[in-house]
Amino acid sequence: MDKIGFARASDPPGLASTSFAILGLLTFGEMSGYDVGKLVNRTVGHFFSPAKSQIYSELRRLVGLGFATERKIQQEDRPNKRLYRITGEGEQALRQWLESVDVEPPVYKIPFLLKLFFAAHMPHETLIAQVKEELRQSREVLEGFEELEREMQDKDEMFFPYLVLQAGLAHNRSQVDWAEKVLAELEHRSHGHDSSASNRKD
Amino acid sequence: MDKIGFARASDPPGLASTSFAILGLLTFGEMSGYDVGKLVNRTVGHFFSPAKSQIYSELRRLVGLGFATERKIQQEDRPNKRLYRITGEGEQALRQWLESVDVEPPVYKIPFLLKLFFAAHMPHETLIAQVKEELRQSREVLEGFEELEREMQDKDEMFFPYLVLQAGLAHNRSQVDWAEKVLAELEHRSHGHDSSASNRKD
DNA sequence: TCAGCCATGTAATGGGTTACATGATTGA
DNA sequence: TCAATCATGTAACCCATTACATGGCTGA
Repeated sequence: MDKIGFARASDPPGLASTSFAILGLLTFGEMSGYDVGKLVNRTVGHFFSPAKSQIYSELRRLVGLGFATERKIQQEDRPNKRLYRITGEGEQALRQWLESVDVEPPVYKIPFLLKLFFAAHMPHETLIAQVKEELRQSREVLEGFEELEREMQDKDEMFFPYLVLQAGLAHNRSQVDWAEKVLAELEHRSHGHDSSASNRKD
Repeated sequence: MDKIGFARASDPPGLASTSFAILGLLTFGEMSGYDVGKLVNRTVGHFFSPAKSQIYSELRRLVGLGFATERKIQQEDRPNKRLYRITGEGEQALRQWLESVDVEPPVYKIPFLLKLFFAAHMPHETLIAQVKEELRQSREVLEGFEELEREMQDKDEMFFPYLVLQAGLAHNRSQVDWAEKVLAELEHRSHGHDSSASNRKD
């Protein structure tokens, strides 16, 4: 099945979407690698989270390609820093990427589901505890999103980020609902008649 | 914010969940790397998909740790192969991982949402086309899941995989609904009064 | 007064991907 | 008859993560 590649018939350097994430954030203004990291956390972090050090190397790469410029700032109390600014070429590259029809397929890596998949090999009680913990975490994330939603409401310049947030909200709500059902089902199974259960359509 | 690490105060080799995914699949019986790849596609592939070559290196690693054994099979018409079988130690390691409370946090990497986040930099029409395409794909995946659901229904040994599948179904349904709303909103905006829109609570 | 966070990054290492090989079989 | 798929894997490379550094500030 050999996953299709996405750096193919286009630019030879073939930037991946991580680079564009950072390039996109640079449209917010000139900033340091550290600033980019902070911005990532508050914006695209929930569906795209490069490690700090990768941010720095991506920034250098963007400079190398002419998509950003760098200028060094000496500081005394803080470590020196480099400020990056997107160039016209960079903006053009961003737009080109946005408009291109090929989108890299999403990647989901969810260790919890992996555990559940193999849960036949673990004690029932342990599983229940883990589902509860998962549920707790999902609810927590959901609350954070709802808070964000209130903040973004009616802010016109946030229109697209708001739509993205809606996707996150929908996802988390669906996972909370799901986890509740799973938990109920598992707890039901703990009591009494556990040998006659089956995946029947309710 | 420096992501917390998950190979910390435990076994020095510190296997990541990818290794356990493969170890878990080996509980289904002795098989080749190629077989593991096939199984991945049909089982955990939607929330965990290592590349082929990684499967091979993980298998070798598992052998090195004593969690699996390898035996070579000569073949004439096909390339030779190596068959891997989980060991008692491997089963124990798997169980230990399953029971441990720490779960690695999930990773979501969704380039489409990234594009949407920055969609202010692209033409409205292009965006609409891309949302449509995304919607189409989500529906396709959803149908595949629904098919799988029918196949797994009432199969008792599929109880946990069935629960996992439910998570996938819930997720995809939520994303289809979301995409439909987004599309409606965007199309509404194309016609007429586009300058007065805002993220108001409906 | 001391742990922890702010602020800024670099170095080392590993996880994971795409590209490369090979020969038989099957469907259009 | 020719491309696609099955069947099996290796080699090369890059993306990404965790660990390491450093010094001032801030809250308990």
